[in-house]
Amino acid sequence: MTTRFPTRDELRVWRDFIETGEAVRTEMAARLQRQGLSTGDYTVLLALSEATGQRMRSSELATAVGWERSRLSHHLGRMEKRGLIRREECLTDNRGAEAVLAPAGAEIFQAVTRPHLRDIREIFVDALTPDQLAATGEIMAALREHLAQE
Amino acid sequence: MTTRFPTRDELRVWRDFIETGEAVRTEMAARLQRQGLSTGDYTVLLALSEATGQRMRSSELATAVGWERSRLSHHLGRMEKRGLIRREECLTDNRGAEAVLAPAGAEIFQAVTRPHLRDIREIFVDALTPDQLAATGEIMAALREHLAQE
DNA sequence: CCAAGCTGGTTGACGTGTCAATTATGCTCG
DNA sequence: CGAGCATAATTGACACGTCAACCAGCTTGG
Repeated sequence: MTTRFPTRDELRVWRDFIETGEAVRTEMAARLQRQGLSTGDYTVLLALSEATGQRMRSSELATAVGWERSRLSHHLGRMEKRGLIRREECLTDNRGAEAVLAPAGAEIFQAVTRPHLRDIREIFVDALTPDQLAATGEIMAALREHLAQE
Repeated sequence: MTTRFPTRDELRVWRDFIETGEAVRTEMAARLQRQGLSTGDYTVLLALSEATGQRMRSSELATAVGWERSRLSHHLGRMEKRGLIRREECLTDNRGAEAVLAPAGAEIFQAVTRPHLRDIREIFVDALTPDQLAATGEIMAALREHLAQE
């Protein structure tokens, strides 16, 4: 049986998908950057803000945000240098490390979160009809599910 | 008038959109990488392959693939070092540079393109119903159009 | 014609992401 | 117990992207 290759139209949609995603992320990153945060910073601060005690084990945090351990480790290193978080040793497991939200981190997260939500609405929600928004949810779910199967 | 913030559902779709896009791109990048190319490499090789004479002015190439000049410059530098392309001076404009597809680049592009198309089908096209695929096209168009307006 | 500004392209610094190797601790089974 | 393996996290090397600065060479208006 011969392999079926994507048609011209299918390819066009694929490229649209990739390029639009990139464009949207880039725009959001630029807006966040104006306030001094990268999207990665925001992701980490959000997770820590919601955590009980504003602290999390490194590996929990990694799975919570869906990052590889080493990626998180590098990122926490940079955030620590800027005073957004600190690291503490874990009492129950001597190998472990905890990331703790630092005051500076909490403050900038507070300052950024409302504009960020507004940006999400402007860039994303306002661009789509309610039907399209719902369809997007289903499409993303389908893609993820398909990806998860092997 | 008070600013309307995204609802919980809207936020969920936003996060799905961002995370799924990232997951899909990452998976595709990993597959291409197994054959020795990054997605950027593939983009550049595709553009050069389709260009008349397998060559393009740097700035044309940049707009063709939608990259900033400096990004392209860095990337061409890396690709040149690997022998995938070469650079030549432009005859009509002494400031200009042309990127030319090198034999090694053409060869690996040939080798990679069929598996790559198959991957697009497997990862993306096969995951969606025809309706969903069409909807995706419309949604991406809406997002891009909205983004373009300031 | 030539100074001022525009354009094409490169470079350096730095933040980011991945991979593979490393270190140190925990755990388990003979 | 202790050897061997699994796990937590970090590190180093390198590819990638962005930004700002830079160097030419073009272009144009006085």
